[in-house]
Amino acid sequence: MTTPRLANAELAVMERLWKEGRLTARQLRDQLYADAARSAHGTIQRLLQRLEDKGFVHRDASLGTQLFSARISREAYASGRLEALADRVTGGSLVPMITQLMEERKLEPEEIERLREMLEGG
Amino acid sequence: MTTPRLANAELAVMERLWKEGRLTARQLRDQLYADAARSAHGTIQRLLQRLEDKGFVHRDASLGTQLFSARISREAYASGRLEALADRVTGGSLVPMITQLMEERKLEPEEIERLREMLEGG
DNA sequence: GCATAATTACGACATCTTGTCGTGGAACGG
DNA sequence: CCGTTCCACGACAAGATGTCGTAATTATGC
Repeated sequence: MTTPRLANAELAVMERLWKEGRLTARQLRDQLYADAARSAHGTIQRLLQRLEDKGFVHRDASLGTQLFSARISREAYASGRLEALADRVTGGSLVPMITQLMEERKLEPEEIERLREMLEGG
Repeated sequence: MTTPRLANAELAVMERLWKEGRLTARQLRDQLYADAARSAHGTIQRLLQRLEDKGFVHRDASLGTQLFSARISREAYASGRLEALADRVTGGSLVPMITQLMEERKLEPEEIERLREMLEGG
């Protein structure tokens, strides 16, 4: 249920899938390991397998070459991790975190405005 | 500058320090490893040292036995991690995460209300 | 003061995760 | 068929984490 954390290389793969939609392992390799030796291929394959195990990636094997796509949106991942953070540290509430950011003036006025609008609308 | 992540055992120590204020290594051992063998002592010492290295804990050695206290509040830690999450995943913005939580109805009405009040006040 | 007990520093490990690679075999194109 | 591409999966190094043991330092009771 809880959204697992994505490691760096895993996140890099997800970034590609979020931007491009569906890609083959070969395309991912070309984008993420453009200069590397050809054995970076196994790396991509490994990463994709682990991402599939964690439920982040969908594998379409109906064609000859498999097509990979994100099973979870960037926003769903981000909010899932935010939930996990809140559960772990602040008893599930966002209020203490946002309060702190306000006090430290870490929030842009525009960001505050957008948050306010959203909370009004919802 | 970025707030490092706290591992489980480290967080458990910080929880104690946040609740109790200042504690000796012995007190931490008694609370966290009540039943364990006495060698859990080195574990606490190790954890405290790593926490000090990361800047989470202050060590007061002016007395005979050292007193440990949190150098960072729970809220500062939580918001630091939230910032790190936003930077890593949503380009630094909270909006996509909160939007998603709203859409999934993961926010209690009371939580929404408190957030709204805070954003108005700030 | 001294012996005993507590406390501290720190090296050593086992385990897990992450990122990488290689191999062996399956699928495909001609 | 035969070469090329692709896939599954075992292996491994490096780093983080949690634990423990030991040796040295410090307090404490007499």
